[in-house]
Amino acid sequence: MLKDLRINNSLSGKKELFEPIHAPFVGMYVCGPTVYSDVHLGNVRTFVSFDIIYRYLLHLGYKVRYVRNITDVGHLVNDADAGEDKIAKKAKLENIEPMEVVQRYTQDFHRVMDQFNALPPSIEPSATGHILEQIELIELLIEKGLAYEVNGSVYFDVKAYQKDHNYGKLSGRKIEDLLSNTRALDGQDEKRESVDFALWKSAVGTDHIMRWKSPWSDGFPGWHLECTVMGTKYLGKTFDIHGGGMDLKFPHHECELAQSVGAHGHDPVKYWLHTNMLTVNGQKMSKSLNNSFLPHELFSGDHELLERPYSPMTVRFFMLQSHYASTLDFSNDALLAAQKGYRKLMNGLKTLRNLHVNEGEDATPNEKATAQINQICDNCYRAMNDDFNTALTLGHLFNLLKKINNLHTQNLTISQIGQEAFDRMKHTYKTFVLEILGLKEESNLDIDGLMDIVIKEYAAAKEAKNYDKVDVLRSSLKSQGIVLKDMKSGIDWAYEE
RNA sequence: GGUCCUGUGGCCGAGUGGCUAGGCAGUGCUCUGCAAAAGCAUCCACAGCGGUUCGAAUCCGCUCGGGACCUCCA
Repeated sequence: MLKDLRINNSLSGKKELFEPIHAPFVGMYVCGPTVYSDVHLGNVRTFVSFDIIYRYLLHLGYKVRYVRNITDVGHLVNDADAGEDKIAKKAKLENIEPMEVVQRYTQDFHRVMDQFNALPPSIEPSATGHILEQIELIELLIEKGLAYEVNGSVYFDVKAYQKDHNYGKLSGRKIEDLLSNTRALDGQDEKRESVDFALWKSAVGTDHIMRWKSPWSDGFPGWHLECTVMGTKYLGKTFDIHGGGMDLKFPHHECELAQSVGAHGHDPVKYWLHTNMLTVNGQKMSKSLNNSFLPHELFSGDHELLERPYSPMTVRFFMLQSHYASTLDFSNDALLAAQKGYRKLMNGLKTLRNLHVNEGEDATPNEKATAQINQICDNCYRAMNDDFNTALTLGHLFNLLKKINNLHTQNLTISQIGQEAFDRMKHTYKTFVLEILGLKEESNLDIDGLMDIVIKEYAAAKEAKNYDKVDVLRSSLKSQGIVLKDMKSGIDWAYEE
């Protein structure tokens, strides 16, 4: 019963029972970042959301293959034929190689994900590593009459696809609206219809550095192609979960879907998941709106909208307090509240470590008390099983924490709830906080500051010739791997060598 | 303009036909040398107007407000 996971499938718009295609294996593909600049907090929210989903699936015992790509080519600045590749543009701007751009921001992305305690994916493929596969897919699509070549570029023929399939079924769009809703963009002459999208872009006659040989021209692949190709390569022609931010639903995921269906004749994905946006004053956080926060700005507090710094785990907790499919509004007050809540939860772990059965406590467990504990533990699973509702899960964990604190203050005793329920409570709390929600204890202790206090005590004891105390301090510190050094210039400390 | 989402207490945010969400803040009390932490109690709510129902924050309609996508975005 506790394993009845239900997830909201964007394709059907309904909450569906999660049944993997080949249990216990689960294939999950998440659209990763385009590495042309720093990831901002909104980007982070999506990856943290999928980190929770990944962690929970693992916790349920599934063998998950989590693929998250790195987009390092093909993502155009806009949809026009003359649209520049984002990576190439940045490289030109900074006068470095495109691959230097890619390397720099990929490394930065990994560092940030690590700071937020997100588990690395099982496979992290890059678009440039799969040019051959992308060319093969384009050839297949041309063969099937779903793509056409113009001047060395190849476009997906949405109208031709529409004859047998339904373009727009994921994003809820009608093809007629898309066809009539044409926007005048420069240099779209090559495409037969504005809804058609690039599979291959010719770089002939341009100074594009990122180019590969193909049957059509020296050029580079279109953005939507990489996900189709890499998803298929590592997870198969049908896999369980495909996720990404809400803003990728159209056109990116719609195009991906069309490419897969066009090439293989059937849907590639059983459950589509979309995470919602992080907002600032009610508006979507995005690079183009200039309202985004970079992780390091948050950690340092160095941003005009920030009153003070916030730690990675505070921010993670803040994100967990909302559901992944809801927008989440960023504010100082909310972050401050999150910091306190987060620390309270962490203090619970500490309290829990020190809870033990008292000697001579052997009263019979109170049925009601035991049932309450079990109820709360069940609730944690129930909440996560309901489309990964982390906000509700946190609520239940705080209820559990209240019980833990009651034990701590002896308003409640372990014997009253019974050893079994106590063990379950302990295990549930730790597992949910650390493993499933992926929170960790952050030590912001300043060891130099602490040692100053100790050294003052030490100096005072020496002054008073209280050598017993001096010896105790020395040996206690030594057991922590720290040695004190009495020098003419004063007392110093060092790690034991 | 089209499509869709959304409006919950001082703040943030779950819930979704009947049962205390939770966190932060506030108030009172217990504990305490003073604090802090913790506990106990308490205050503050479902945008507005209609409708369905024994019962609606939850379903339906309208009005008003906010947002997303339709162009690059997680």
